[in-house]
Amino acid sequence: MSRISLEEATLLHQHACRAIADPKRILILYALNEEPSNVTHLSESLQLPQSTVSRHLKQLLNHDLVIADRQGTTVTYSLADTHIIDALNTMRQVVADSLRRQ
Amino acid sequence: MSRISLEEATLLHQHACRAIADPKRILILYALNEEPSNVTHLSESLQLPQSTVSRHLKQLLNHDLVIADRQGTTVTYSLADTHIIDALNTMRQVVADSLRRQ
DNA sequence: TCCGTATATCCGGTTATCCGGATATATGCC
DNA sequence: GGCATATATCCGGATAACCGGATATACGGA
Repeated sequence: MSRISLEEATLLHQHACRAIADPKRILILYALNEEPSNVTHLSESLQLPQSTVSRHLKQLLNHDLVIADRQGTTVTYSLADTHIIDALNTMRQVVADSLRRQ
Repeated sequence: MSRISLEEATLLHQHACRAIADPKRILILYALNEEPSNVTHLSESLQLPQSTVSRHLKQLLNHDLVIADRQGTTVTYSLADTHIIDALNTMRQVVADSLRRQ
């Protein structure tokens, strides 16, 4: 789990890194970690336009970071793998340490 | 370490997520995890143009993910915090699991 | 001071990303 | 079918990111 090829780096970027490279998507991932939710609810609780939330969820879905479960008219989204939060938390720690060091 | 505000999400994005949102920078981070190195050496071993490597290192430096140590004409870059590799490895695992699941 | 090596920056051009209001589609109920 | 709710997509436009050859700068040694 140490060396990495350009191919695998590209894969990693395509599937995960690119997906978390937006503050609003980070916000959505943490919200879904609290509890599964749907577009309307997320839109209200995060104070973001509905189309924006839907678009971001689509990206997260395409990258397999979330899963969608349709029940009637509402679609409940939830994390596909909570380990993504572990990765984000590790980065939070890195950032926090870095800021404290200054 | 669970809830997060838009402000902190933005901070996290600015400092870490944006920095790793490029395959070549991921490659560079893993290379530096193997051993500290300089622009020329990285440029050769990763088969990337010198200006490209220098530009990416500058971004990583600005985001405090690497540190620079100038000795004469050469500048040795190394990871500021190896935990960033932990975060990347966690994401590799998430991606690998996701691909395997399909 | 002149030269060589190492690094950083400039340049323009291309491509990708994000936005959010407006509109279209999907589903359930009466 | 007609309505209401929930979600997805369309749209034009603004911004940001990346590229790599060419050039400039920094430094040490002769």
